[in-house]
Amino acid sequence: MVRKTCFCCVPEVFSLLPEVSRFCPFKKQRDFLNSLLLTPVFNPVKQFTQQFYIKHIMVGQRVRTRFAPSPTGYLHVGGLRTALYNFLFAKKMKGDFIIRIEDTDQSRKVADAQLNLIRTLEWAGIVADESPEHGGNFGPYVQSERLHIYREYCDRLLEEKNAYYCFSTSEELEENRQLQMKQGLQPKYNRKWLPEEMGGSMPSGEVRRKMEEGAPYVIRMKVPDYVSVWFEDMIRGPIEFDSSTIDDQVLMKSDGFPTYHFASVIDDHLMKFTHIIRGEEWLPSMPKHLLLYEFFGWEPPKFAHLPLLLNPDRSKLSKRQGDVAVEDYIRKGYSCDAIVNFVAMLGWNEGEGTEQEVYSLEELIEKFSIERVGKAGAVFNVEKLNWLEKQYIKNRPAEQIIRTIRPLLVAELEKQRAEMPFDIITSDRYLEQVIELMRERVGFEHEFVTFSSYFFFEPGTYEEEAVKKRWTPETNGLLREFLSTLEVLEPFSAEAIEGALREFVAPKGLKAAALIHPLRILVSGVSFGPSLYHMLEVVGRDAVLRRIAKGIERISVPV
RNA sequence: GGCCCCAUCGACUAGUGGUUAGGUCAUCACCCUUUCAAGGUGGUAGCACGGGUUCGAAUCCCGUUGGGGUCACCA
Repeated sequence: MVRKTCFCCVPEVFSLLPEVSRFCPFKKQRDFLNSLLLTPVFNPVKQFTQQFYIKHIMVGQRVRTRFAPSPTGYLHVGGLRTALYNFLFAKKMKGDFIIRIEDTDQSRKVADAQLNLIRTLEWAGIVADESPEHGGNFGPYVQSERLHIYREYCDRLLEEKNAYYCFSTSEELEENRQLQMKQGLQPKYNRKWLPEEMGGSMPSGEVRRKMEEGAPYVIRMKVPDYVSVWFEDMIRGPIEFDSSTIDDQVLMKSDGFPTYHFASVIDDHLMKFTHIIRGEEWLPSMPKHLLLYEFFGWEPPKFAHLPLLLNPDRSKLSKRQGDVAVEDYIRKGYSCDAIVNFVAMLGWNEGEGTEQEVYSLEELIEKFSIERVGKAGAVFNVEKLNWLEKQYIKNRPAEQIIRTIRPLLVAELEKQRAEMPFDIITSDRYLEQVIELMRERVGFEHEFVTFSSYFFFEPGTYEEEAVKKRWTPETNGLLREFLSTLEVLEPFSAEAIEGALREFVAPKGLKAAALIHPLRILVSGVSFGPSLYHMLEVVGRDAVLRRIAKGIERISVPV
């Protein structure tokens, strides 16, 4: 006997159609509903399609989404994306985004993780409307502070015979699991403690006896046999499960804490979330959650299961194959703009022929739609992230860059003696010039200091290969001669320097390159960098003359 | 192994029955150029396979293959 149940059906009310259409967040569906309004059709096929669309819409209800991490350490980039999509969806719909902390595993709890998680999200611009830090009307937002609530609802399940006590020990269960695996069966609880009155084989007296003994126990949900459970995923469409493949999930652990499955269903309901957007790894436990909603007689929220973020080898993104913590990327110097933009594009795109690649958070909110989220997993490709970071650096206002690099420079100046006056090289005017010369040549903001060190410090060494390539026996003589030209050059500007150099070189029948490359090497220490003339102008006459003179002393060429 | 999900260039993707299969990153070549970048132009490169449905399939259906997820008193 198979009972078909759809747990996600909103009662379809034809008269609501105009209303539904007006509130519908999805353009395509709105259009579809409007077309239905214009040409009412009642054939079964159309009705089915219409139900499909209505199921995705909550009429007149304020959208509430959540991100529910467990405080076990850092924020995973996959977590960031899940949080971001929840946030974007909520904000797009003028609703609320909430953070809830799932700390029901006390052994894995890490001290500062909660605050760190929330701070990191805020770094990315994802600010919660309600959270343990911000408060709200549906608190507490930390599951370990809601234990009495879970207990209460668990008692209800026990009473209504949808859950039962289980005294099997971990060893017993493990043994059972091994045996089943060896037989090629799906590991599943053998229902040893399912009481007689619930269709099991354990006499209720035995349960009572164990109880009185004070034996440790867990509480399991009784999954009905032969039930087909299905729902509409907002991203994937209809998905169906057979209850016979579902285990009698533990709801309450022996330490009195609920499991994820139980706590999250209770909280998602009590906190009135309308849409649950989470990772695809939760898809297999969907039937357990749906069954719980049915046990309680609650209408489930809409669900969307996001595709996974992948390693280059297409397995689930993991620590072993690179950085997964958002903090790692922050430490490396990635900006929130690039990270958020990048992560948003892994699995979502605007569609409709757009070729835009760079989006601000505001733009993402404006343009995001859950229906445009793809189904297939996406490889986290650092090269594209790097490119995005460069795009942002190219376009970021200089004053904003100055705010982040000045502290780095000052710290560097404490370690290393500057060649030029502190006040000058840390001034807005000076830094701005450095930024404009270097912004198309750096990959990260901190490289304005490290890659551009010759704007602040005398080069300590000269690139050996470059010296070998660019020096001839005449070079030092030419430099010495040109030095005196630079000494009196007025003004000491890029334009004037270029003019002087070309004038200097032409009568000698030499190419400008004969002097250009050696000059660059003496002044910067390296063979690459911005426009030579502009660089000389910014570094300034004093330092340039000093560096050239010193360089000539230091570089000796075999004649 | 059971269950579930997924499948367009190396990567991210556009594409919803008729396109020379488009864009971005990466890559290659050329141009620009004092170097390195940036920029410009162009190129290489893709519908996993097999059956249907259809006048016509990347697109719809079925199967195969491949990949992934999940099967805890972790989330």
